[in-house]
Amino acid sequence: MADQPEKRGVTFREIKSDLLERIAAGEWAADGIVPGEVELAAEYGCARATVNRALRDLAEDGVVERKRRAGTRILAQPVRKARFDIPISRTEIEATGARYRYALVDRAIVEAPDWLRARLALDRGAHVLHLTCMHYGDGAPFQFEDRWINLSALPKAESQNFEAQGPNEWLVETVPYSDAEIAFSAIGASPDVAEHLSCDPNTPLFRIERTTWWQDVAITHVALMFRPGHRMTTRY
Amino acid sequence: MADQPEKRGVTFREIKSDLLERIAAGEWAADGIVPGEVELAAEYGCARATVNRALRDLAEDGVVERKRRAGTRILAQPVRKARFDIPISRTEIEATGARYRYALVDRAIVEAPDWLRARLALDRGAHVLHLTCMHYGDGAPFQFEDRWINLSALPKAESQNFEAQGPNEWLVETVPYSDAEIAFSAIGASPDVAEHLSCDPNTPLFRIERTTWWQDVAITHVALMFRPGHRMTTRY
DNA sequence: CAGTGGTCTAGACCACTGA
DNA sequence: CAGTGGTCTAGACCACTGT
Repeated sequence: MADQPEKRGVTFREIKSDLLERIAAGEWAADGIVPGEVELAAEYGCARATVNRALRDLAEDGVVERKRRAGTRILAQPVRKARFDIPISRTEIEATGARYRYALVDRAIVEAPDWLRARLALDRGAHVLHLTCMHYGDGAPFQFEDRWINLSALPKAESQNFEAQGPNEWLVETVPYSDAEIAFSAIGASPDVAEHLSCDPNTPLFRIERTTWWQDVAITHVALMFRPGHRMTTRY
Repeated sequence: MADQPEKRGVTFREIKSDLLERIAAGEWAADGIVPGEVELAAEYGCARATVNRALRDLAEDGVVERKRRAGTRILAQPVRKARFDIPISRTEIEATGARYRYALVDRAIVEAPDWLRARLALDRGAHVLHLTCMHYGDGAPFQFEDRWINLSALPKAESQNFEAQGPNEWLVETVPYSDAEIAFSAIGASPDVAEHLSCDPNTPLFRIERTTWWQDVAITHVALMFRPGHRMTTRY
Protein backbone atom coordinates (compact mmCIF):
# COMPACT_ATOMS: atom_id res chain seq x y z
CA MET A 1 0.00 0.00 0.00
CA ALA A 2 1.53 3.26 -1.09
CA ASP A 3 -0.04 5.43 1.56
CA GLN A 4 -0.05 9.11 0.87
CA PRO A 5 2.13 10.47 3.63
CA GLU A 6 -0.40 13.24 3.99
CA LYS A 7 -2.03 11.88 7.12
CA ARG A 8 -0.78 9.74 9.91
CA GLY A 9 -3.56 7.23 9.38
CA VAL A 10 -7.12 7.36 10.55
CA THR A 11 -7.57 7.01 14.27
CA PHE A 12 -10.02 4.53 15.74
CA ARG A 13 -11.81 7.44 17.42
CA GLU A 14 -12.46 9.08 14.07
CA ILE A 15 -13.77 5.82 12.71
CA LYS A 16 -15.92 5.28 15.77
CA SER A 17 -17.59 8.66 15.62
CA ASP A 18 -17.98 8.43 11.86
CA LEU A 19 -19.64 5.07 12.23
CA LEU A 20 -21.93 6.45 14.91
CA GLU A 21 -23.06 9.20 12.57
CA ARG A 22 -23.64 6.78 9.73
CA ILE A 23 -25.59 4.46 11.98
CA ALA A 24 -27.69 7.34 13.24
CA ALA A 25 -28.27 8.47 9.66
CA GLY A 26 -29.72 5.05 8.97
CA GLU A 27 -27.15 4.08 6.39
CA TRP A 28 -27.50 0.40 7.19
CA ALA A 29 -31.07 0.49 8.41
CA ALA A 30 -32.15 -2.02 5.78
CA ASP A 31 -30.75 -5.14 7.40
CA GLY A 32 -29.06 -3.54 10.38
CA ILE A 33 -25.73 -5.12 9.55
CA VAL A 34 -22.59 -3.05 9.38
CA PRO A 35 -20.08 -4.02 6.69
CA GLY A 36 -17.33 -6.39 7.76
CA GLU A 37 -14.05 -5.25 9.21
CA VAL A 38 -12.11 -5.95 6.03
CA GLU A 39 -14.46 -3.90 3.93
CA LEU A 40 -14.50 -0.98 6.34
CA ALA A 41 -10.72 -1.06 6.64
CA ALA A 42 -10.47 -0.75 2.86
CA GLU A 43 -13.01 2.05 2.87
CA TYR A 44 -11.21 4.02 5.56
CA GLY A 45 -7.82 3.12 4.18
CA CYS A 46 -6.53 1.77 7.45
CA ALA A 47 -5.57 -1.52 9.02
CA ARG A 48 -8.26 -3.95 10.08
CA ALA A 49 -7.07 -3.72 13.68
CA THR A 50 -8.05 -0.07 13.73
CA VAL A 51 -11.56 -0.77 12.53
CA ASN A 52 -11.72 -3.63 15.01
CA ARG A 53 -10.84 -1.31 17.83
CA ALA A 54 -13.56 1.13 16.81
CA LEU A 55 -16.20 -1.56 16.50
CA ARG A 56 -15.18 -3.17 19.77
CA ASP A 57 -15.67 0.17 21.46
CA LEU A 58 -19.11 0.56 19.93
CA ALA A 59 -20.02 -2.90 21.15
CA GLU A 60 -18.88 -2.02 24.67
CA ASP A 61 -21.04 1.06 24.53
CA GLY A 62 -24.00 -1.12 23.70
CA VAL A 63 -24.53 0.39 20.25
CA VAL A 64 -23.86 -2.75 18.24
CA GLU A 65 -23.64 -6.45 18.88
CA ARG A 66 -20.91 -8.54 17.35
CA LYS A 67 -21.00 -12.23 16.56
CA ARG A 68 -18.45 -14.27 14.76
CA ARG A 69 -20.05 -15.60 11.70
CA ALA A 70 -22.98 -13.21 11.76
CA GLY A 71 -21.18 -9.89 11.58
CA THR A 72 -21.82 -6.64 13.42
CA ARG A 73 -25.48 -5.91 13.98
CA ILE A 74 -26.84 -2.52 15.00
CA LEU A 75 -28.96 -2.81 18.12
CA ALA A 76 -32.43 -1.51 17.40
CA GLN A 77 -32.77 -0.14 20.89
CA PRO A 78 -29.29 0.55 22.10
CA VAL A 79 -28.79 -0.68 25.62
CA ARG A 80 -27.54 2.33 27.46
CA LYS A 81 -24.74 1.41 29.78
CA ALA A 82 -24.05 3.68 32.67
CA ARG A 83 -20.89 3.37 34.69
CA PHE A 84 -20.71 4.23 38.32
CA ASP A 85 -17.68 4.60 40.45
CA ILE A 86 -18.32 2.86 43.73
CA PRO A 87 -16.09 4.77 46.09
CA ILE A 88 -15.18 4.09 49.65
CA SER A 89 -17.13 6.44 51.87
CA ARG A 90 -14.01 8.22 53.05
CA THR A 91 -13.05 8.96 49.47
CA GLU A 92 -16.56 10.01 48.58
CA ILE A 93 -16.75 12.44 51.45
CA GLU A 94 -13.28 13.85 51.11
CA ALA A 95 -13.88 14.39 47.40
CA THR A 96 -16.47 17.00 48.34
CA GLY A 97 -13.89 18.79 50.44
CA ALA A 98 -15.53 17.80 53.69
CA ARG A 99 -13.74 16.40 56.71
CA TYR A 100 -14.34 12.67 57.10
CA ARG A 101 -15.10 10.99 60.38
CA TYR A 102 -15.82 7.35 61.06
CA ALA A 103 -17.45 5.82 64.11
CA LEU A 104 -18.15 2.23 65.08
CA VAL A 105 -21.66 1.92 66.42
CA ASP A 106 -21.86 -1.73 67.30
CA ARG A 107 -19.86 -4.92 66.91
CA ALA A 108 -21.10 -8.42 67.66
CA ILE A 109 -20.46 -12.01 66.67
CA VAL A 110 -23.74 -13.73 66.03
CA GLU A 111 -25.29 -16.68 64.33
CA ALA A 112 -26.16 -15.73 60.78
CA PRO A 113 -29.85 -14.94 60.37
CA ASP A 114 -31.70 -16.97 57.79
CA TRP A 115 -31.88 -14.31 55.09
CA LEU A 116 -28.13 -13.85 55.31
CA ARG A 117 -27.44 -17.58 55.28
CA ALA A 118 -29.47 -17.84 52.12
CA ARG A 119 -27.73 -14.93 50.48
CA LEU A 120 -24.20 -15.96 51.37
CA ALA A 121 -24.78 -19.73 51.14
CA LEU A 122 -23.63 -20.26 54.71
CA ASP A 123 -23.94 -23.47 56.72
CA ARG A 124 -26.58 -23.72 59.39
CA GLY A 125 -25.24 -22.24 62.60
CA ALA A 126 -22.45 -20.34 60.85
CA HIS A 127 -21.17 -17.33 62.75
CA VAL A 128 -20.75 -13.91 61.33
CA LEU A 129 -19.36 -10.62 62.49
CA HIS A 130 -22.07 -7.98 62.50
CA LEU A 131 -20.93 -4.37 62.42
CA THR A 132 -22.86 -1.15 62.31
CA CYS A 133 -20.98 2.04 61.62
CA MET A 134 -21.46 5.70 60.81
CA HIS A 135 -19.69 7.89 58.33
CA TYR A 136 -19.76 11.65 58.76
CA GLY A 137 -18.90 14.55 56.51
CA ASP A 138 -17.95 17.73 58.33
CA GLY A 139 -19.64 16.33 61.41
CA ALA A 140 -22.98 15.69 59.73
CA PRO A 141 -24.28 12.15 59.29
CA PHE A 142 -23.59 10.97 55.78
CA GLN A 143 -24.01 7.23 55.67
CA PHE A 144 -25.08 4.38 57.90
CA GLU A 145 -23.33 1.08 57.27
CA ASP A 146 -24.79 -2.29 58.23
CA ARG A 147 -22.21 -4.97 57.53
CA TRP A 148 -21.95 -8.72 57.93
CA ILE A 149 -18.67 -10.57 57.54
CA ASN A 150 -18.41 -14.31 57.02
CA LEU A 151 -15.99 -15.42 59.74
CA SER A 152 -15.34 -18.86 58.29
CA ALA A 153 -14.10 -17.24 55.11
CA LEU A 154 -12.24 -14.43 56.84
CA PRO A 155 -11.37 -15.52 60.39
CA LYS A 156 -8.89 -12.73 60.91
CA ALA A 157 -11.74 -10.24 60.87
CA GLU A 158 -12.46 -11.46 64.38
CA SER A 159 -9.26 -9.95 65.70
CA GLN A 160 -10.04 -6.54 64.27
CA ASN A 161 -11.88 -4.17 66.53
CA PHE A 162 -12.82 -1.73 63.72
CA GLU A 163 -12.74 1.21 66.05
CA ALA A 164 -10.26 3.31 64.16
CA GLN A 165 -10.61 1.93 60.67
CA GLY A 166 -13.92 1.14 58.99
CA PRO A 167 -14.59 -2.36 57.71
CA ASN A 168 -14.84 -1.11 54.16
CA GLU A 169 -11.30 0.18 54.08
CA TRP A 170 -9.99 -2.83 55.94
CA LEU A 171 -11.68 -5.24 53.54
CA VAL A 172 -10.40 -3.45 50.46
CA GLU A 173 -6.88 -3.80 51.78
CA THR A 174 -7.37 -7.39 52.85
CA VAL A 175 -9.45 -8.93 50.08
CA PRO A 176 -8.77 -6.93 46.97
CA TYR A 177 -10.35 -7.44 43.56
CA SER A 178 -13.19 -9.69 44.51
CA ASP A 179 -16.41 -10.26 42.63
CA ALA A 180 -19.48 -8.46 43.78
CA GLU A 181 -23.17 -8.08 43.26
CA ILE A 182 -24.59 -4.65 43.89
CA ALA A 183 -28.15 -3.43 44.16
CA PHE A 184 -29.69 0.02 44.43
CA SER A 185 -33.03 0.59 46.04
CA ALA A 186 -35.07 2.83 48.31
CA ILE A 187 -36.06 2.05 51.86
CA GLY A 188 -37.71 3.82 54.75
CA ALA A 189 -35.48 4.69 57.68
CA SER A 190 -35.88 2.29 60.59
CA PRO A 191 -36.09 3.97 64.01
CA ASP A 192 -32.48 2.99 64.68
CA VAL A 193 -31.13 4.23 61.38
CA ALA A 194 -33.26 7.37 61.58
CA GLU A 195 -31.65 8.27 64.86
CA HIS A 196 -28.17 7.84 63.52
CA LEU A 197 -28.88 9.80 60.36
CA SER A 198 -30.74 12.50 62.30
CA CYS A 199 -33.95 12.12 60.34
CA ASP A 200 -37.49 10.99 60.99
CA PRO A 201 -38.37 7.32 60.90
CA ASN A 202 -39.68 6.18 57.51
CA THR A 203 -37.82 8.93 55.70
CA PRO A 204 -37.01 7.54 52.23
CA LEU A 205 -33.33 6.66 52.03
CA PHE A 206 -31.22 5.66 49.10
CA ARG A 207 -29.66 2.28 49.79
CA ILE A 208 -26.80 0.35 48.23
CA GLU A 209 -26.49 -3.33 49.02
CA ARG A 210 -23.40 -5.23 48.05
CA THR A 211 -22.43 -8.85 48.39
CA THR A 212 -18.83 -9.78 47.79
CA TRP A 213 -17.23 -13.10 46.90
CA TRP A 214 -13.69 -14.21 46.61
CA GLN A 215 -13.26 -17.33 44.53
CA ASP A 216 -16.91 -18.30 44.97
CA VAL A 217 -16.79 -17.95 48.73
CA ALA A 218 -19.01 -15.25 50.15
CA ILE A 219 -16.99 -12.76 52.15
CA THR A 220 -19.29 -10.00 53.20
CA HIS A 221 -22.65 -8.40 52.73
CA VAL A 222 -23.30 -4.74 53.40
CA ALA A 223 -26.18 -2.30 53.25
CA LEU A 224 -25.32 1.38 53.00
CA MET A 225 -28.05 3.86 53.83
CA PHE A 226 -27.37 7.44 52.78
CA ARG A 227 -28.64 10.59 54.40
CA PRO A 228 -31.96 11.84 53.07
CA GLY A 229 -31.80 13.43 49.65
CA HIS A 230 -28.61 11.75 48.58
CA ARG A 231 -28.20 11.40 44.81
CA MET A 232 -25.77 9.15 43.05
CA THR A 233 -24.84 10.62 39.72
CA THR A 234 -22.95 9.78 36.59
CA ARG A 235 -22.71 10.68 32.93
CA TYR A 236 -22.66 8.34 30.02
CA MET B 1 9.67 -17.89 32.99
CA ALA B 2 9.65 -21.34 31.48
CA ASP B 3 7.39 -20.50 28.59
CA GLN B 4 7.10 -23.15 25.95
CA PRO B 5 8.04 -21.34 22.79
CA GLU B 6 5.59 -23.59 20.98
CA LYS B 7 2.61 -22.14 22.73
CA ARG B 8 0.24 -20.05 20.68
CA GLY B 9 1.24 -16.95 22.53
CA VAL B 10 0.03 -15.73 25.87
CA THR B 11 -3.40 -14.22 25.77
CA PHE B 12 -4.07 -10.79 27.19
CA ARG B 13 -6.60 -12.36 29.54
CA GLU B 14 -3.95 -14.61 31.03
CA ILE B 15 -1.67 -11.66 31.49
CA LYS B 16 -4.44 -9.61 33.00
CA SER B 17 -5.37 -12.20 35.59
CA ASP B 18 -1.74 -12.95 36.35
CA LEU B 19 -1.08 -9.27 36.90
CA LEU B 20 -4.10 -9.05 39.17
CA GLU B 21 -2.74 -11.86 41.30
CA ARG B 22 0.69 -10.31 41.47
CA ILE B 23 -0.76 -6.96 42.40
CA ALA B 24 -2.90 -8.57 45.09
CA ALA B 25 0.16 -10.44 46.36
CA GLY B 26 1.85 -7.09 46.86
CA GLU B 27 4.65 -7.74 44.41
CA TRP B 28 5.02 -4.06 43.58
CA ALA B 29 3.73 -2.69 46.86
CA ALA B 30 7.00 -0.86 47.46
CA ASP B 31 6.46 2.01 45.05
CA GLY B 32 3.17 0.90 43.56
CA ILE B 33 4.52 1.07 40.04
CA VAL B 34 4.10 -1.84 37.67
CA PRO B 35 7.02 -2.53 35.31
CA GLY B 36 6.80 -0.94 31.89
CA GLU B 37 5.13 -2.58 28.94
CA VAL B 38 8.40 -3.47 27.26
CA GLU B 39 9.71 -5.20 30.34
CA LEU B 40 6.49 -7.12 30.93
CA ALA B 41 6.33 -8.15 27.29
CA ALA B 42 9.82 -9.59 27.59
CA GLU B 43 8.89 -11.36 30.81
CA TYR B 44 5.75 -12.91 29.37
CA GLY B 45 7.41 -13.55 26.05
CA CYS B 46 4.77 -11.78 24.04
CA ALA B 47 4.30 -8.65 21.99
CA ARG B 48 4.02 -5.32 23.70
CA ALA B 49 0.56 -4.85 22.23
CA THR B 50 -0.66 -7.83 24.21
CA VAL B 51 0.61 -6.44 27.48
CA ASN B 52 -0.84 -3.09 26.50
CA ARG B 53 -4.25 -4.63 26.02
CA ALA B 54 -4.09 -6.29 29.43
CA LEU B 55 -3.00 -3.12 31.19
CA ARG B 56 -5.57 -1.03 29.37
CA ASP B 57 -8.24 -3.41 30.61
CA LEU B 58 -6.97 -3.13 34.16
CA ALA B 59 -7.07 0.64 33.87
CA GLU B 60 -10.66 0.50 32.65
CA ASP B 61 -11.55 -1.66 35.62
CA GLY B 62 -10.13 0.98 37.89
CA VAL B 63 -7.33 -1.20 39.23
CA VAL B 64 -4.43 0.84 37.91
CA GLU B 65 -3.87 4.30 36.54
CA ARG B 66 -1.70 4.91 33.52
CA LYS B 67 0.20 8.06 32.60
CA ARG B 68 2.61 8.55 29.81
CA ARG B 69 5.90 9.37 31.29
CA ALA B 70 5.02 8.16 34.76
CA GLY B 71 4.16 4.54 34.07
CA THR B 72 1.40 2.33 35.42
CA ARG B 73 0.56 2.96 39.05
CA ILE B 74 -1.50 0.63 41.20
CA LEU B 75 -4.42 2.45 42.78
CA ALA B 76 -4.19 2.13 46.55
CA GLN B 77 -7.93 1.97 46.87
CA PRO B 78 -9.19 0.62 43.64
CA VAL B 79 -12.16 2.57 42.39
CA ARG B 80 -14.75 -0.06 41.81
CA LYS B 81 -16.65 0.60 38.65
CA ALA B 82 -20.06 -0.91 38.30
CA ARG B 83 -21.88 -0.98 35.00
CA PHE B 84 -25.60 -0.78 34.72
CA ASP B 85 -27.67 -1.43 31.69
CA ILE B 86 -30.31 1.25 31.48
CA PRO B 87 -33.07 -0.52 29.64
CA ILE B 88 -36.25 0.80 28.20
CA SER B 89 -39.11 -0.13 30.50
CA ARG B 90 -40.71 -2.39 27.93
CA THR B 91 -37.50 -4.36 27.62
CA GLU B 92 -37.03 -4.45 31.36
CA ILE B 93 -40.49 -5.82 31.94
CA GLU B 94 -40.53 -8.27 29.09
CA ALA B 95 -37.17 -9.62 30.21
CA THR B 96 -38.89 -10.92 33.34
CA GLY B 97 -41.39 -12.76 31.19
CA ALA B 98 -44.22 -10.41 32.11
CA ARG B 99 -46.64 -8.86 29.66
CA TYR B 100 -45.90 -5.19 29.11
CA ARG B 101 -48.54 -2.50 29.00
CA TYR B 102 -48.10 1.22 28.55
CA ALA B 103 -50.58 3.98 29.32
CA LEU B 104 -50.43 7.72 28.84
CA VAL B 105 -51.68 9.47 31.95
CA ASP B 106 -51.40 13.10 30.95
CA ARG B 107 -50.05 15.25 28.17
CA ALA B 108 -49.71 19.02 28.24
CA ILE B 109 -47.68 21.81 26.71
CA VAL B 110 -46.61 24.22 29.40
CA GLU B 111 -44.11 26.90 30.20
CA ALA B 112 -41.03 25.30 31.69
CA PRO B 113 -40.93 25.64 35.47
CA ASP B 114 -37.89 27.30 36.93
CA TRP B 115 -36.14 24.20 38.18
CA LEU B 116 -36.43 22.67 34.72
CA ARG B 117 -35.24 25.82 32.98
CA ALA B 118 -32.18 25.81 35.16
CA ARG B 119 -31.47 22.16 34.55
CA LEU B 120 -31.96 22.25 30.80
CA ALA B 121 -30.61 25.77 30.27
CA LEU B 122 -33.82 26.93 28.63
CA ASP B 123 -34.77 30.49 27.78
CA ARG B 124 -37.28 32.29 29.90
CA GLY B 125 -40.77 31.45 28.70
CA ALA B 126 -39.64 28.36 26.79
CA HIS B 127 -42.35 25.79 26.26
CA VAL B 128 -42.02 22.12 27.00
CA LEU B 129 -44.11 19.04 26.53
CA HIS B 130 -44.96 17.49 29.87
CA LEU B 131 -45.94 13.84 29.85
CA THR B 132 -46.83 11.47 32.63
CA CYS B 133 -47.13 7.80 31.84
CA MET B 134 -47.46 4.42 33.46
CA HIS B 135 -45.73 1.18 32.68
CA TYR B 136 -47.28 -2.10 33.80
CA GLY B 137 -45.99 -5.63 34.05
CA ASP B 138 -48.68 -8.31 33.89
CA GLY B 139 -51.19 -5.66 34.75
CA ALA B 140 -49.47 -4.51 37.92
CA PRO B 141 -48.00 -1.00 38.17
CA PHE B 142 -44.28 -1.14 37.54
CA GLN B 143 -43.06 2.37 36.88
CA PHE B 144 -44.35 5.92 36.83
CA GLU B 145 -42.74 8.20 34.28
CA ASP B 146 -42.64 11.97 34.58
CA ARG B 147 -41.11 13.40 31.42
CA TRP B 148 -40.37 16.84 30.03
CA ILE B 149 -39.40 17.37 26.41
CA ASN B 150 -37.75 20.55 25.13
CA LEU B 151 -39.96 21.57 22.22
CA SER B 152 -37.55 24.07 20.77
CA ALA B 153 -34.96 21.32 20.40
CA LEU B 154 -37.42 18.69 19.27
CA PRO B 155 -40.47 20.38 17.73
CA LYS B 156 -41.76 17.22 16.14
CA ALA B 157 -42.53 15.85 19.58
CA GLU B 158 -45.52 18.16 19.53
CA SER B 159 -47.18 16.16 16.77
CA GLN B 160 -46.85 12.92 18.67
CA ASN B 161 -49.76 11.97 20.86
CA PHE B 162 -47.83 9.28 22.79
CA GLU B 163 -50.94 7.22 23.31
CA ALA B 164 -49.73 4.02 21.77
CA GLN B 165 -45.97 4.41 22.08
CA GLY B 166 -44.21 5.68 25.17
CA PRO B 167 -41.94 8.71 24.94
CA ASN B 168 -38.93 6.66 25.94
CA GLU B 169 -39.19 4.36 22.96
CA TRP B 170 -40.02 7.20 20.63
CA LEU B 171 -37.04 9.23 21.79
CA VAL B 172 -34.62 6.36 21.45
CA GLU B 173 -35.70 5.94 17.85
CA THR B 174 -35.68 9.63 17.14
CA VAL B 175 -32.62 10.91 18.95
CA PRO B 176 -30.24 8.00 19.28
CA TYR B 177 -26.84 8.08 20.89
CA SER B 178 -27.18 11.23 22.89
CA ASP B 179 -25.24 12.22 25.99
CA ALA B 180 -26.92 11.86 29.32
CA GLU B 181 -26.60 12.51 32.99
CA ILE B 182 -28.25 10.03 35.27
CA ALA B 183 -28.94 10.08 38.98
CA PHE B 184 -30.27 7.49 41.40
CA SER B 185 -32.02 8.45 44.59
CA ALA B 186 -34.90 7.68 46.91
CA ILE B 187 -38.06 9.71 47.25
CA GLY B 188 -41.38 9.43 49.03
CA ALA B 189 -44.38 8.80 46.83
CA SER B 190 -46.45 11.92 46.21
CA PRO B 191 -50.21 11.43 46.51
CA ASP B 192 -50.50 11.40 42.74
CA VAL B 193 -47.71 8.93 42.17
CA ALA B 194 -48.89 6.79 45.07
CA GLU B 195 -52.26 6.40 43.47
CA HIS B 196 -50.81 5.32 40.15
CA LEU B 197 -48.39 2.88 41.75
CA SER B 198 -51.09 1.55 44.11
CA CYS B 199 -49.16 2.34 47.26
CA ASP B 200 -49.50 4.65 50.21
CA PRO B 201 -48.31 8.24 50.00
CA ASN B 202 -44.76 8.69 51.27
CA THR B 203 -43.85 5.11 50.49
CA PRO B 204 -40.10 5.13 49.70
CA LEU B 205 -39.59 4.73 45.96
CA PHE B 206 -36.46 4.15 43.98
CA ARG B 207 -36.05 6.94 41.45
CA ILE B 208 -33.94 7.39 38.34
CA GLU B 209 -33.58 10.86 36.89
CA ARG B 210 -32.04 11.35 33.52
CA THR B 211 -31.25 14.43 31.49
CA THR B 212 -30.34 13.98 27.87
CA TRP B 213 -28.44 16.24 25.49
CA TRP B 214 -27.79 16.09 21.82
CA GLN B 215 -24.85 18.20 20.74
CA ASP B 216 -25.03 20.31 23.87
CA VAL B 217 -28.73 21.01 23.45
CA ALA B 218 -30.93 19.63 26.20
CA ILE B 219 -33.56 17.32 24.77
CA THR B 220 -35.43 15.85 27.66
CA HIS B 221 -35.53 15.32 31.38
CA VAL B 222 -37.26 12.38 32.98
CA ALA B 223 -37.92 11.01 36.44
CA LEU B 224 -38.77 7.33 36.72
CA MET B 225 -40.36 6.15 39.94
CA PHE B 226 -40.44 2.40 40.44
CA ARG B 227 -42.95 0.38 42.36
CA PRO B 228 -42.13 -0.09 46.05
CA GLY B 229 -39.35 -2.56 46.72
CA HIS B 230 -37.77 -2.33 43.31
CA ARG B 231 -34.08 -3.19 43.24
CA MET B 232 -31.68 -2.38 40.45
CA THR B 233 -28.96 -4.96 40.34
CA THR B 234 -25.69 -5.68 38.62
CA ARG B 235 -22.48 -7.63 39.05
CA TYR B 236 -18.98 -6.33 38.66
C1' DC C 1 14.72 15.60 26.70
C1' DA C 2 14.28 10.97 27.40
C1' DG C 3 11.18 7.37 28.68
C1' DT C 4 6.53 5.73 28.94
C1' DG C 5 2.16 4.72 27.24
C1' DG C 6 -1.02 5.50 22.88
C1' DT C 7 -1.87 4.06 18.62
C1' DC C 8 -1.39 2.33 13.88
C1' DT C 9 0.26 -1.19 10.39
C1' DA C 10 0.42 -5.39 7.83
C1' DG C 11 0.06 -9.90 8.28
C1' DA C 12 -1.26 -14.20 10.35
C1' DC C 13 -3.79 -17.95 12.64
C1' DC C 14 -7.69 -19.29 15.25
C1' DA C 15 -12.55 -20.03 17.12
C1' DC C 16 -16.92 -19.82 16.55
C1' DT C 17 -21.22 -20.22 14.17
C1' DG C 18 -24.76 -19.54 10.67
C1' DA C 19 -25.97 -20.90 5.99
C1' DC D 1 -17.48 -25.43 5.95
C1' DA D 2 -16.62 -20.90 4.83
C1' DG D 3 -16.78 -16.29 6.50
C1' DT D 4 -16.62 -13.22 10.36
C1' DG D 5 -14.78 -11.41 14.39
C1' DG D 6 -10.97 -12.36 18.12
C1' DT D 7 -6.48 -12.05 19.01
C1' DC D 8 -1.42 -12.05 18.62
C1' DT D 9 3.06 -10.43 16.43
C1' DA D 10 6.81 -7.40 15.37
C1' DG D 11 7.78 -3.10 14.32
C1' DA D 12 7.15 1.81 14.04
C1' DC D 13 6.15 6.66 15.10
C1' DC D 14 3.97 9.83 18.08
C1' DA D 15 2.32 12.56 22.29
C1' DC D 16 2.81 13.60 26.55
C1' DT D 17 5.11 14.65 30.81
C1' DG D 18 8.28 14.00 34.80
C1' DT D 19 13.00 14.77 35.81
